[in-house]
Amino acid sequence: MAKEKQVRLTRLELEVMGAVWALGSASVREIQEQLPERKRPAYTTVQTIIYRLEEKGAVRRVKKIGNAHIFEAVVTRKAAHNRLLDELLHVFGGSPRSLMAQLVETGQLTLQDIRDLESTLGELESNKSAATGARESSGSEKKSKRPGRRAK
Amino acid sequence: MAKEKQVRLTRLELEVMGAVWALGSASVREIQEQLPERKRPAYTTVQTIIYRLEEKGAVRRVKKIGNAHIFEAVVTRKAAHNRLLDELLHVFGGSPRSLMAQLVETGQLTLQDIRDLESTLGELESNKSAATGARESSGSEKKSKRPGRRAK
DNA sequence: ACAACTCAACCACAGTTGTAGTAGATTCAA
DNA sequence: TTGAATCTACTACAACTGTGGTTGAGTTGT
Repeated sequence: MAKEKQVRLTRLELEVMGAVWALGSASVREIQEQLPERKRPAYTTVQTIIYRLEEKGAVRRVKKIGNAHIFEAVVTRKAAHNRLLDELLHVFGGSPRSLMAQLVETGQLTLQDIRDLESTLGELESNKSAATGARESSGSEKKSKRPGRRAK
Repeated sequence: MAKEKQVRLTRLELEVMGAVWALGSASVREIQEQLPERKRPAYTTVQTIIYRLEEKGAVRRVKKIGNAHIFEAVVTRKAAHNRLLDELLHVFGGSPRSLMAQLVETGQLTLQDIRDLESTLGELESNKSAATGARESSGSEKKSKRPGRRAK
């Protein structure tokens, strides 16, 4: 899986992709309105970004409603995030630990967070070894996030 | 303390700053040679970057040896890293946990890493409370940690 | 004292990013 | 059918980035 072409997204492009990911598929107008008003660019600005994203292969036109094109993401949020994370890791000397350490130092990650993460991870580990035959298909993207915690 | 002016560094600038941080203080030539040869820009390219970094206030000239200026970092590595981390966090919806989760999912952070971190953090925590007057809350102390300044 | 070097200062330039205006095609409400 | 709304497809453009050349001043070995 994943033959994704590693596009590099700029800040604004990421902002727009965020809207696209949130909406699933939408017109330029909808995307623009999805952006936080505080930093909402002009309609044509969003349009330009969408075009560039299309050229980069990050989104594509899926259909047309009225005279408006409807776009949807090609690059998944996860893939994009991963790309960013890798780049950041490179800056951090490739060590995820120093990155974590910094999060902790600045109080953005608490001991509690880490403990939660650890137990969740523990479960995953055991699930993996125990249930390597119970696959629930469909969602190619949203890995089973265990009910109770996440929402959309 | 800390009147640091939050400079935004580009990829190349970060690369150069990396060399400066590693060297402590150095001439353009030394900085250039510190860069990994695989992606080592021309001398003048590094010089240009250093000049730009100087304008941004990220480095400064501290003295002159021969006819060469010696530069040193004004912005600390930690400050720069922090800035990047904050930006990444914003993209991740402000949640350090989803960031961690992604690190784990991609196998870049192992259960072992987390355990190590946890114990290290545990020590720090107890040290801190021991020093401030011993206030250990067994469960989840979700103290509102606004970006206020902490001593260290 | 000089030639050979090394640097500092500038300058140049194309590609990227953020931001948006314009003109003409479509669609919609009366 | 028409004028108002919307959209698309272009075009524009300045600031930022990456990259490196040129020139002339300063330094050095011999």
